[in-house]
Amino acid sequence: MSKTRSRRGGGRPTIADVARRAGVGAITVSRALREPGRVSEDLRRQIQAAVDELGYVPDPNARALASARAEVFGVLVPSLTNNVFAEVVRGIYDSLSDSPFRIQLGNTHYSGLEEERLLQVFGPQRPAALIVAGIDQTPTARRLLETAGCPVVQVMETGPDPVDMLVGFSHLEGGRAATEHMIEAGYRRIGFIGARMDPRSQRRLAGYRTAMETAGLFDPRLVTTTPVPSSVPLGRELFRDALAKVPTLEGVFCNNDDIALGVLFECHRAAIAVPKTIGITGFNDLDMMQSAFPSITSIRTPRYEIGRRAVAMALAAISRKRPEQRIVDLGFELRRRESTAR
Amino acid sequence: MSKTRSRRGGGRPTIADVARRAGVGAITVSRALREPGRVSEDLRRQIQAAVDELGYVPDPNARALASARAEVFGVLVPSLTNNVFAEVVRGIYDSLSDSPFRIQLGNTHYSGLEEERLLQVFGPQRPAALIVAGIDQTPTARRLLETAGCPVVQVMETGPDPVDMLVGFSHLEGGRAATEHMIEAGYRRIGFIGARMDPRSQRRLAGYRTAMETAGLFDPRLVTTTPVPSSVPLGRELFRDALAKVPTLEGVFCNNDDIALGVLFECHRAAIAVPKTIGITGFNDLDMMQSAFPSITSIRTPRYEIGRRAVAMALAAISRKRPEQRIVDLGFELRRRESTAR
DNA sequence: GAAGGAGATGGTAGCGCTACCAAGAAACTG
DNA sequence: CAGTTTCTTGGTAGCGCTACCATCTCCTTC
Repeated sequence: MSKTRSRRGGGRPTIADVARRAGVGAITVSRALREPGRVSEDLRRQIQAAVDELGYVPDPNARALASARAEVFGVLVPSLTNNVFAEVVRGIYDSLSDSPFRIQLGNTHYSGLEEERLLQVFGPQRPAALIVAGIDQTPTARRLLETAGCPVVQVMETGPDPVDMLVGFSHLEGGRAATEHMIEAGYRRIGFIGARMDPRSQRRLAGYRTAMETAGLFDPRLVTTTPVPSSVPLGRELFRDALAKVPTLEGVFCNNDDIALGVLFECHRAAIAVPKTIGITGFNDLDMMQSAFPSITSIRTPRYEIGRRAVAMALAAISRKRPEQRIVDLGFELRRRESTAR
Repeated sequence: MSKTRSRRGGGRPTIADVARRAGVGAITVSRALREPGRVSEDLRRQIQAAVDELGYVPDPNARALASARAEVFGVLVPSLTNNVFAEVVRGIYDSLSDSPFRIQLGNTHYSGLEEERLLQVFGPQRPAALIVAGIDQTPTARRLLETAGCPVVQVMETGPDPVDMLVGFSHLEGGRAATEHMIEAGYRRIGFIGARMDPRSQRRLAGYRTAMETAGLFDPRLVTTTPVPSSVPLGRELFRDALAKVPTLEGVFCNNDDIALGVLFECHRAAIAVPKTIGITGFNDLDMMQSAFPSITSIRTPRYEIGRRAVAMALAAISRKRPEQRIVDLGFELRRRESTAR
């Protein structure tokens, strides 16, 4: 019908339709929608009425092209099924649900190369911000982050030298605190059981080692690790291995709660008394740890809060009010429970 | 330097730069990249060389605007932390990782209204396909799906009347199979324990009820449910409630594995023998069920496979080869374990 | 060998929006 | 009250790409 309208587009109203209807210029409609403060009360109302009548919704693709900036947060995590990252992601989602920002989530599978690839995919889209897990990017990935031209928040860890901003906690200190707690509780031959052994697990191991060495208790045979992805069944297996290696084992600090739960089940099956014969400490404090029988000591980590804080920092940076603190340490908390109450 | 180049854009090479360098028209570059078969071998090589030299990457936003179609899959799930959906999402990601498609994941929080809102956000972006969990959309959400102008795959369930395509399994049959198994194992006063009670849980309950009624065993007091989100601690609580209501309880079919695990832990704590005094059956068969002590009977659901299949169907529809089957039932599998071996 | 068809390439004209600049009106300055 | 600043509004010119149509070759076909 009308001259140019809706040839290729799906016939949805455009900003020009709204402008015509409201009797203003297209640019004024654009402004009324994005910076209402810069348009007079009168026109704003008129424009809003036209928008409502037509059911106008701005085209995000056209917006992104014209402004060279998409209203998208790129989020990169190593795993989607690992509850730990799921919680971080949930924090991110909850913080962004009232904003215009959409979320594009990438799964790196704990691979630096895959992380690079995803950054190469995300970059050309010109996201408003990037949130990535960890601080151990490959040099290439780090360069991609530095040149992304948007705020970048690394999450889950602390460290001295973030690409841009950083929020998390110290896995090394967490590992140390867990181990020291077990030593204080009277355990001596304390093993470390770890699966996957990504950089964060490595740091927990380093914390364990520091604590054990300080107490003069370290023995490499106490350490049992595997690159295999973590799971409850694997926890059982690794504990059997650990026990076979060191039959006098008195306790284990586990890489994470899945492994700890596997250890607990294996103890039940082998009729090993917990905490008397074997003490168990987990990491992350999933909610099942307090329900287990016996309940399992763990390090509570602020996963959801990390997600929220990361978004808050990114949002601040986007609005050019960079947060005073570029590095935020949210800490962790030792939850003492029955599994280490000797 | 050059006339028009990189005023607003970040100075990245554009398709025109590539065309100039390769000595061809811009449109030919576009074609060489998207439909290599339609460009002669010679030019294709020339163009590829120019692309490599310049490090050209197409701008996805410009592409989306010009073609009125974004290379994005919209995915809507009710929860990000629930392992069940995490597995579906993982299947989707793994199937899409080698494709040009990006993924935009929305979290509906089990809310129909939130689902509508997200569809309203996703729609204007003109995604290549939409994957949504469940078949219980509000009328508005359903209309949004029907008018999205792209393939739509509903997942997790079966049913007669999908918006477009559907892949999943029958929760009702799953609930029935679980209950029948317990009846066959010799349990009589079998309770149902359910949290959240979303539509899928309701159908599992319906399956339980059918089986119990058929066997002449149904009693409304055996059913314990709550709208509260599911968790292991909640499983313990609900089991205590159920037992208080019906002290002669012989077994429970749980809504899901978290609840089942909570029940198991409560049995341990209360020194109730499993499976002798109480039998337990879960739903979904998370990997910890086989490791638990005693191991827990559960209904294995094809979550990862559902994600993969959904993508396969969507991809087929995108390339205009709609799959022969619009509705795919992937079934489930009863895993008999110690917790019901009376 | 003329007519018709298939394949390869390019030009033009947008997709729907916003950056940039300009211009007029209103408010302020000394 | 001329000169300057601030506020409001609009026009123009793209952002980087692809749909559509036109053109030109090179085969077929009878």
